[in-house]
Amino acid sequence: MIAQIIVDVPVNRTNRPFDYRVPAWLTPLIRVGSRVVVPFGPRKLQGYVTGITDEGTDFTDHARLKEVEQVLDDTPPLTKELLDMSEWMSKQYLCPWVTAVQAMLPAVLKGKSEKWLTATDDLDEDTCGNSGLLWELSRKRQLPLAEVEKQFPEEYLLVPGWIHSGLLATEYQVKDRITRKHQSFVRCLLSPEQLAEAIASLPARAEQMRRVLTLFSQHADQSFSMQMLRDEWGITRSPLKSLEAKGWLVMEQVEVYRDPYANRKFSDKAKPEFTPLQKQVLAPVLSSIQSQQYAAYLLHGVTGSGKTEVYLEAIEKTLEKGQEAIFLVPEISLTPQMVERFKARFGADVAVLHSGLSQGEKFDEWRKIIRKQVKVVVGARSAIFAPFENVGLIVIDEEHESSYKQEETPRYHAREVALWRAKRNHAVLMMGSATPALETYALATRGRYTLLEMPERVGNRPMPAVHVVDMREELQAENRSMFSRKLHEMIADRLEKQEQMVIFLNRRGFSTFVMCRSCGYTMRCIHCDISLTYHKTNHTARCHYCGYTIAQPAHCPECQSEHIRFFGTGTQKVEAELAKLFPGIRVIRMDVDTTSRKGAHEELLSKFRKGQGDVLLGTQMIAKGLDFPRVTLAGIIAADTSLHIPDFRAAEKTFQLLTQVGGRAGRHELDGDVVIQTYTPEHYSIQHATRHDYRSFYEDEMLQRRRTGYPPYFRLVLLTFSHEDVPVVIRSAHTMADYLRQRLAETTILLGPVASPIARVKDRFRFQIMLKYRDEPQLSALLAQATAAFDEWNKQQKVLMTIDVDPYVLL
DNA sequence: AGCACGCCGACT
DNA sequence: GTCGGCGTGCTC
Repeated sequence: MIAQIIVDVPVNRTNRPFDYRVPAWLTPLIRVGSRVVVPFGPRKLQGYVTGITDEGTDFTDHARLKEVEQVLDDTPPLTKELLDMSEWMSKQYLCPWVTAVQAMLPAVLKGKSEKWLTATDDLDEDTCGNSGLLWELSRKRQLPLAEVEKQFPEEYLLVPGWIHSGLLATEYQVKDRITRKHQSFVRCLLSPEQLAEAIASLPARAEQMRRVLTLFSQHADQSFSMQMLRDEWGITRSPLKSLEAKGWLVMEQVEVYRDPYANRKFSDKAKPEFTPLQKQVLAPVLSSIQSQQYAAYLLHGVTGSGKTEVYLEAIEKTLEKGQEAIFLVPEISLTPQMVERFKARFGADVAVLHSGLSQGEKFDEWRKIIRKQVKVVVGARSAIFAPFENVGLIVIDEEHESSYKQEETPRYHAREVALWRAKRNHAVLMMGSATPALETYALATRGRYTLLEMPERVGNRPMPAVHVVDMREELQAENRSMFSRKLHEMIADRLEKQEQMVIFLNRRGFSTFVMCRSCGYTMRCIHCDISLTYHKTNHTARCHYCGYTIAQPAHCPECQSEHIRFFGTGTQKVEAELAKLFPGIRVIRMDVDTTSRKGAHEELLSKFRKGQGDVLLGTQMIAKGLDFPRVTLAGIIAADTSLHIPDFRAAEKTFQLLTQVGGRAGRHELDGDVVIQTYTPEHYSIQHATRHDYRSFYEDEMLQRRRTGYPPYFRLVLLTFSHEDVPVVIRSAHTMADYLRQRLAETTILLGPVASPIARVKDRFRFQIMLKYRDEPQLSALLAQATAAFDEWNKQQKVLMTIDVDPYVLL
């Protein structure tokens, strides 16, 4: 038996399966999708089985085949579907196959290959001499080489000699980081009759033992965790030990899942009546689910139209068919509120995956999925890789969110992966948003997705009234405050009525750079072409890209002025201003500073929910998903800061943000107002957001995209080159540009090479090429070919090239 | 990516 | 004469 295996060397040169012989003792265990350890050159590496054959492939130099050394799991972590999907991803996104595989699996499964130093049989007390290292090794028999270098730096140089003389040897070991959590449980070994007898036989003073046995007699055949016995019944270890000694019960270690939601009760909420609109959009979706045929829907529903209920119902019907469902949400809106809704509805059938979990917790949630102990997965981007085998429904909530795009290799978009998965499984894909991505809506209007519209809020709640304030007029009226008169007046009004508010600060442009007010000098990173960010906690200025950190200077390095200061996070400034204008106002500020601690996010929101704050003040993180009945005002301090960033999606992002923030207000009994402050009130994204008019925004923005040649009219590929020397990058980028120009279709536009907007990161200069194309069916193949050619002519130069298909960030 | 193999300068 | 610099090529 011969296995094809991809190894954990994520470079193009090794990006293909290698043949290995499977020793007889492993044949019962090894499967396509298995995680294995194999020798590779002089090393040992982790790999994944992509195929199993009797005779091998065209390589088949049987004499030179090495053997698979280990199969790491009893059941393969990769299903056939995931394996195929990873292969497709590696072609689609031009990434090494093994990188795509690793993106699908919990991080603890990624094995680390380490070189170890081991003692041979020749090493004994006599041969150790006065070497501390040899003594250590004669005791422990083996140590990681890196450890040896650290602990015995002066003896490290002698190691090759000892290897030569046969006292030591080196060996590779592949270790994953799987850990399992265990809990002590107590189980009774007696039958009910024996139990009664035992209780009667206990001495009168054996109070605790009697309580334990009584408990077991009341709950026959049940076992109790020690923790529970202690916490709820006040039973300590010693009576249990005595009972165990009598042979009446046993204490055992049972593996348990790490459950971040343990000890939480989820209330069952009654299913609400569906509105006519909800019924109308559900009908086709449920019928697709019934027929188990591929179908893709775009649910375009205004904020507060009750999309989540639609999703929940569709999921429930999928489960009733005996199929599984994946529910994707943007990282930021995977709030406790959302989780609670799912847990209340589907109980123990749900696994939750998000970045707040520890690696161990993620692994446990993943195991619930692969062991078929859950039917629904709720999670951020990577939850699309849930190892289900009978997926009937995939839902993507807030489908326009940019967090569905991964910004590292593999640079995939969860929406695209979901589409592949839905087709493969004959499943239903449902994307939902109040502000769909232009690409998605365009495909829906062309019939590629079925468009479902919910233009009204639940219970016929009116959309909030939107007031646009021209901040230039405020300035003319001598109002230099960051609050317009309108917003000021409305805040005062809400305070009086004891209603709540959400105040949103668009952080782009309000960054926290450090600038001298006297000479205008700004602090910049010495390795990267960007401004340093001020960090209040330890009074430092820090680079977001490379981590370069310096103490915040007291004087300007340029002009010695003392007036060098950071231009605040914004939120802090707004908070101070609010306190000044409205004495006694209770502000709950949510930004990077106040939410960095684990659980802080949740705490602040629940504080606000309980009414312990008048204002929820924050950045992007408060823009979506939140639903507080008493919020009747949403204020946006500076709507246009995101309008002027150099990004073809700037207008779209602004429209989405304004719509989402506005959607926080007046969702329940009380009517809501939205105040948008801006210096460009005439801009179409602000105008259409004001009228809650997605369709008009879509049409205007489509005209722009057509004019400028951006998606959805053109698709993009971004190639970025980086190197320490400018001439070297430039030459490299030009060679690639020439290579591509000769082979691309005439209608394809190649822009550049030009310096990247952030021209230097970590001391490497960056140049980029942008491809804009409409029809280029062989593009992936061409880019793969180009990458191979690039590797060939770039051998000694060490220029790095990254390819981003359908990029979101053009920096 | 690592790692070994191999071919030229500054040391015992 | 040898130690070690890092260019080159390979990994089933």
